[in-house]
Amino acid sequence: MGSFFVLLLLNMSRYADIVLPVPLNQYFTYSVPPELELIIAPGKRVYVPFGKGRKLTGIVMKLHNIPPVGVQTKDIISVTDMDGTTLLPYQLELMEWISTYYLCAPGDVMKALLPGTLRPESKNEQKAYKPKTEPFVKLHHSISPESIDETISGLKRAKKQQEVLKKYLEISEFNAADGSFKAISKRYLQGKVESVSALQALIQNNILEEYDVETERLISYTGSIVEANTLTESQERAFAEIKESFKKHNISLLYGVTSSGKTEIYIRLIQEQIKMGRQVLYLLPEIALTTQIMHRLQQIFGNEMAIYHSNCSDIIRAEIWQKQLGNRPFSLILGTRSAIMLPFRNLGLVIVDEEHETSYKQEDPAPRYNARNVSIMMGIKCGAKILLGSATPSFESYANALWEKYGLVTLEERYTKVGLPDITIVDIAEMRRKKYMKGAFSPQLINAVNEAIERDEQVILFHNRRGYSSVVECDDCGWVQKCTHCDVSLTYHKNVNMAVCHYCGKRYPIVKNCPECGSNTLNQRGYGTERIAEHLQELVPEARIAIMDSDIQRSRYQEIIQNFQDGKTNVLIGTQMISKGFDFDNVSTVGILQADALMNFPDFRALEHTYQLISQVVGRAGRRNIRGKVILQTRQPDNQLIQMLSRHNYRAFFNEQMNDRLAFVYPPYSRLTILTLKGRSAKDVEQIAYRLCQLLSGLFGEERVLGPDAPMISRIQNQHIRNIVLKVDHKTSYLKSRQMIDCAIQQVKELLVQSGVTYYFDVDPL
DNA sequence: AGCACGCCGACT
DNA sequence: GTCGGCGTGCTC
Repeated sequence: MGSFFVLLLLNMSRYADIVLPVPLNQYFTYSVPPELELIIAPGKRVYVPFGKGRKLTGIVMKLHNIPPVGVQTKDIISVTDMDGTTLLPYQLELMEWISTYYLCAPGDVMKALLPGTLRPESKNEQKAYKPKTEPFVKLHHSISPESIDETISGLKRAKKQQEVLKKYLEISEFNAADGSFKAISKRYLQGKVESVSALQALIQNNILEEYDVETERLISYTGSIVEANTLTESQERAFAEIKESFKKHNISLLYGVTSSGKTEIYIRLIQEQIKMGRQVLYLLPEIALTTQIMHRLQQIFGNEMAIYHSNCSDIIRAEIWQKQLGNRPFSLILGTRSAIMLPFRNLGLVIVDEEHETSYKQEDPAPRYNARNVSIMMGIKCGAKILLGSATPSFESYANALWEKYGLVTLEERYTKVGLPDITIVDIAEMRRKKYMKGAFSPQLINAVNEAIERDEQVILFHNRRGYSSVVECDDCGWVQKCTHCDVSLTYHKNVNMAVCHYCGKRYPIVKNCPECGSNTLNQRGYGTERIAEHLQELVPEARIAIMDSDIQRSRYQEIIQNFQDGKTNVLIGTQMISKGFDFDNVSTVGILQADALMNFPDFRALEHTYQLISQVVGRAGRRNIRGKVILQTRQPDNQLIQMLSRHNYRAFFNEQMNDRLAFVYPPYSRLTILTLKGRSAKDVEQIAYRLCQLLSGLFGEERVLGPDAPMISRIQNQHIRNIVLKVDHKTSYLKSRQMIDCAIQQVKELLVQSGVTYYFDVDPL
């Protein structure tokens, strides 16, 4: 007995390492009071005192018996999760991995991980997540089942009430012998009876009583369920190849041209997983514009599926979270990047569709993670397979596939067998010289638009600049209006009659005269979507034009898409946005007004992104049974990218570009990490940045450290900013590089503290 | 990130 | 006299 007690005491953990929602790079060690020792466990939420008078909810990472050195521990106040944990063991590991790999505070990862309602940060005792309830009705507890006939006859003088009561007994399948009945919601009963007031009276008279039942807030799907399509021969082959490649690899890349029907293959893979009793996570970029895929999956998986995205309310998020932890979790979660944070007890497969998409990377608040990469880590931890899908894979993924780190499955045939669109390259410079250009339009493009409209087909025009025009430039002295904060030339927006900085959003009034030389010959240069729409209306009067870009309110997207779908409009002019996921059967013609604007972007990935973007846009042309026609306008018709694009030769383009990546040690031959320093004093920031560069050069090699550079906006709210870019050899492990970075930081720690300079990292920036 | 403590300007 | 500005320092 006594020895049992000693054993128990020895097994007890007196300390707990807790993650708290603060951006500090550490866990906090608290002591576990004896009364909590039996209920506390890793993954549970706990309520703790923090600092002076603050109380926070955190997550238990680890229990142990080692007192921390140099600090007095405080007691944990309470354990929030009485039974079960909020985070599964693999999620704790994943949280730790994210904070190590992405060089950010575990608390920041925790904030991204938990839906708001599961992590009350405020001082007042947490108002725990409360399930939604709905009123139900049953026979009042004072009435015994056998006396039911008396009760009915007692209502002789209240015919309406008697009727309602009889109706209730009927639909609840009330059994007078054993008192059993089916649960009936008040709302349902109200719909079945003639008199709602009589029902109310029955409740008043203690014949029926109301009681609350927990209901699901999640909107359940009530539409029809359909069978999955049978796969075409080439889809069937790809499907078999994916399964084959999963025997050798945990991760596979499905490289399938646009319209090859990747979704149908995913559907089959998901069905297989569900049959085996396993769960699937299907990630998509920005769900708002990919409702088509959503509806398709809903038709097949119905209520086995949940949709989880950044616009979901906290309540819905918490509800899905709880359901995932319960005993009937969803088989399929369709979600955007934040869905990787959800708990899965039995994950079998992760699908990352359009894996090259940049929206998988979270940029602004920490944690700056890439959901594609995190999902790989997560899949491995859960023993699940990972399938990346794209028509234009990211160089990182394609390289990994060629280097046999991933399996590779190729699907070259279009679902409809129509063949890829026919691309006509138009040299704008030449057309301009010959005076054939009408504004931003070549005669070839105008013809193509006219022909399409005559045949009652639709047109998509892609142009990557919103607004009306690049703002005024002085003809006499060359002065250009620029943003006073960002040194970026402004864009004129005709609809608001303002000059707008597309970098920071600041608006400026329009100037009449050049402030440099006083000349009034100010010229509007360049074209934005507004001006292109205006001009096209003049050139093709019968066109019914709609614009789709980020100036359009989010709430109007659906309407614009619907009008185009219905043929109320027949020309859609848009930016990046229109390249994403939606399919219109009647679009035969696509125009790209200026490929050069994208290609000249000052970024080493500019050409990769241009290729991806243009081939996505090209893929919008000719989907069902019309072979698409694409007019590609450029100043550099001989550029390799343009040539390979027109031949649909991604592989050749990739090979060509990889030479440059190798020569300049850019990804996939290295991993980039940007270190940003911020501080009040420009001199201190500069000095520390310079010192850090020296230290990092010593550790990583001089050729692998760039900077320090001042970014476009080098000062925000009186904070001076400097960036250092690290090109870490792709063969160096992330743990090793983290060690070296920590080592460099350690050596300037004192300087940082003294001068109040802060820093953060962006690992694998896009 | 919060929140407290702390030291200087215009207000009942 | 004080209410309140936000600089800076700390959080197991």
